[in-house]
Amino acid sequence: MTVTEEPKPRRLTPKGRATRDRIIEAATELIARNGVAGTGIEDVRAAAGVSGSQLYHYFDSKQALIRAVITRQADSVLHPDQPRVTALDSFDALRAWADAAIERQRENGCRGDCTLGSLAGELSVSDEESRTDLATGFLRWKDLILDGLRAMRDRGGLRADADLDELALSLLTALQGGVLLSQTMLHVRPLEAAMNASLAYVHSFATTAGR
Amino acid sequence: MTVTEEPKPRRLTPKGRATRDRIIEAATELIARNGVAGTGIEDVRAAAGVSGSQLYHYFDSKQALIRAVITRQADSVLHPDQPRVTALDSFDALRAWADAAIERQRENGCRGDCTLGSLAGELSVSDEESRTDLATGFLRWKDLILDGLRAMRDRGGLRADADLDELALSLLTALQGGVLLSQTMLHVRPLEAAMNASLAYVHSFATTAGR
DNA sequence: CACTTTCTGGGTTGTTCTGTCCAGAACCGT
DNA sequence: ACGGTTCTGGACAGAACAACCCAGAAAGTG
Repeated sequence: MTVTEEPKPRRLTPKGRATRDRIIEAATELIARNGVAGTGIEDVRAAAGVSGSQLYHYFDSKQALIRAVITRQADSVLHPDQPRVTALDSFDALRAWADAAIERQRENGCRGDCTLGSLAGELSVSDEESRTDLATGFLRWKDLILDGLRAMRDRGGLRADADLDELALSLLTALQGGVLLSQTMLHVRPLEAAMNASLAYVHSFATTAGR
Repeated sequence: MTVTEEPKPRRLTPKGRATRDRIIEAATELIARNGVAGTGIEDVRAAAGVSGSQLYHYFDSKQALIRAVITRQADSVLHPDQPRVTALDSFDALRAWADAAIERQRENGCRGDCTLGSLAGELSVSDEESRTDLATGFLRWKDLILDGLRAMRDRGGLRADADLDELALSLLTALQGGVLLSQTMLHVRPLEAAMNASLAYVHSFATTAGR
């Protein structure tokens, strides 16, 4: 099952890379608002300001484009300009992370947040390859949270017998599920409730010294 | 925004109702496995064993069919043969409810559970009317949980100052988000972690007498 | 400055899928 | 039994959409 990664344009010129990025960006935007099924190649073409065969010059198929969007979203949590996720290693940091997510959701009226969770509902059943990509993204995300929790434990803030993997998963699930329900109910309360619950869960493993 | 409910066949004969139900059932099955976008009218037609114009005799459009599926799923939690949800009024009952969900997920290999959550990811962004139906379903579901929690509080098992609405929402979100991530990662741990977290959250509002 | 590779535009094809039409069979009330 | 309604079958139109092709411009490479 080891597939060659990107068999399309073997080498990209700077200009080419820029165009490719523009396409992915436009696709991400559209998918966030209309979903995968509701976003046609033609729509992406128009939004990206490219024409016709461009899309198939850079991507083998619509599916390949979607997968690129997924990968981009999964990676966006890691290295780039998201400083808040780099230090989820204290109760305050976790709380701030949750609040930021809630605030972001509130800002755009509980709509159009293109998290992996929104894509998962649409793709994980129908497209096996996309499902794998999404699972990888979730796993990476979870590991990031896990790193923070490990730091907390090593520092003595969390009990040694705490199942950190479970805690990290509960935080991730709360975020994804909360965003999903918030988008559907057009209210931030589901997200708030879910984050509060999992934060409390983490908190219940705090050492007396840790807080 | 008050839309007439079902403008299609004004009166249904017993036979007609049976056919209609069969179509909805087949559609539910297919959607659970292939998603909404991955399920065509033709597929439903074949699976239900009906032919051609039947579908449009009972439903105005594909969207109408989808909405019927949503409504059916939303109602299935309420009156029918699901006795376990009728009594979510103790810690043990909540635990059993969570375990049942986890077990069900494990049984079918984390696939094909047609919960509202799976539909939400696909529909809440693209189709406003379906989003409303889903939101109504979630709300009803939440109220059901809420009833149980109220009973617990009135019986003295939960503290009077507990925000029962928040607790109910956290349970619901944990279930939906957990199923979603479990389906994507093909593992029940996300669901387990999420349910454990929200159950612990509820538990943290228990009175000393209550347990 | 040749020469190759990459990039871009637009038109086109072929398929897939929703939704419609029409005619006949079964069913229901009276 | 009769007239009207509901149900069923299959064929068909029409749109939406992914994907392909060709030719030319631009840019990188020696």
